[in-house]
Amino acid sequence: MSDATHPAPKRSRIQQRNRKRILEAALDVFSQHGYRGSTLDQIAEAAGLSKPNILYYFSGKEEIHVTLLARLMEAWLDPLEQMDAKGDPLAELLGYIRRKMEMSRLYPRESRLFANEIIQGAPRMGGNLETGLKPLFDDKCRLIQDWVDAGLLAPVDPAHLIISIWATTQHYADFETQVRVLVPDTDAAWAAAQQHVETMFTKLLAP
Amino acid sequence: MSDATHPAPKRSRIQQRNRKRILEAALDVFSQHGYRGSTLDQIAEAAGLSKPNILYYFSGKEEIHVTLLARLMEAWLDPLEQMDAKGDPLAELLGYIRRKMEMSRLYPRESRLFANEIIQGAPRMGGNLETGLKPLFDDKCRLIQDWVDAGLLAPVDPAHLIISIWATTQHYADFETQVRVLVPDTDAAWAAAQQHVETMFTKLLAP
DNA sequence: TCTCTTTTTTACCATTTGGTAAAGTCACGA
DNA sequence: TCGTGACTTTACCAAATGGTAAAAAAGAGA
Repeated sequence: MSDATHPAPKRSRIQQRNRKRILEAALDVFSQHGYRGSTLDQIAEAAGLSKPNILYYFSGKEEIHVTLLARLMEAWLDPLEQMDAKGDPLAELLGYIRRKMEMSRLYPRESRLFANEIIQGAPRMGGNLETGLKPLFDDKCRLIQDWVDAGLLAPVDPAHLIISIWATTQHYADFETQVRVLVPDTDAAWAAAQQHVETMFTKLLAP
Repeated sequence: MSDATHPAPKRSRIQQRNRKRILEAALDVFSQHGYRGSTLDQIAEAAGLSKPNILYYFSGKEEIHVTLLARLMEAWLDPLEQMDAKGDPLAELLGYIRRKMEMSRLYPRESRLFANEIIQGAPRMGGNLETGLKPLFDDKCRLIQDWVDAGLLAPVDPAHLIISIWATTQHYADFETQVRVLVPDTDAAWAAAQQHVETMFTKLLAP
């Protein structure tokens, strides 16, 4: 009887509320300190609950982290999924890039949570990389390759294109501390970043 | 007679050897697990020394980490420093990109050490970001801006150009776990990555 | 109101971990 | 050979931390 969220959620209103508060607090703490650097006490305080109370809702620290990762994975893949084979190739890719930049700005904690996990070898991601990410990645690589073959995009390696989109967009969330030291943290700077990234990929991809 | 603690570091051969072993082991451990996720016991075992023996050479866990960061910082900045105002702009920038890609392949641990530290807010970098990185960054931004103004490069935001170079090149080291799942880990794939990145910036920068 | 279930708190515990004290052991010059 | 200082080991410790047991409190239905 795995207590995963799949079989029968059926949770009371109190459970829903408190699980949500815990996950929200855990996202804050984990994304800032990494898994090992975070303590249940920190999460408990951020959630406004006692430590044993947290363990009433989750079986342990690891389950909280795994739950977070699994939940966020789909939100993370969503922008890529939206890339549509029927649209204009360049517009679809630029749309994807814009959505990724938007996510870096609006959800930097989620980005850092993943970054922390991946950098350390993804020890708690289970098969999520292979079963969740890889199929979608391969699918979109084929799509991009088709566009290239049809002459709708400049010749480009689809896999490394996607990787470089991730790299440039997520960098603004993951390395925010560094970026903040180097460029002023203003709306204008954000606009410049967005403009730069879009220009870069436009020049790369225009057929 | 003369006090050895005051001016000269003057380290014995044993001290040199063991400090080196400790730092090498610590780089291994810290880059894989992050600061908080690493233990002195792990470092001790990796170094082949006992824990108290390690504390004979370093005053504590934090000092090891800080020493590593400070030492690696200069090696990390070196490729950027090499970018020469007297060279051909595009060639200089592509040379820099090539050196950064090389570093990601040859020194992924160093890259991940920094990544771990930055993502978590650089709590142990002291003023190294402001005093070490920022001045060089600003200097090279001015250089690139001069090149752009002279019409030797396509119009580009120098700061975000450098940031995107870091993002794309370091990504291969920092997110190696993810990249490995998505593309085969072969020499050919590495060559494709290098080719992709160089093409991307060539198209962006060619005047 | 009474009763049964769900939720929360109080009081703990075992392990891990960074760090120390002090007693060795070793290398080497006089 | 002995003595001295540099290096290592053994035996610890206090705090932090993930987790548990069980009592207390709070709901919810009859």
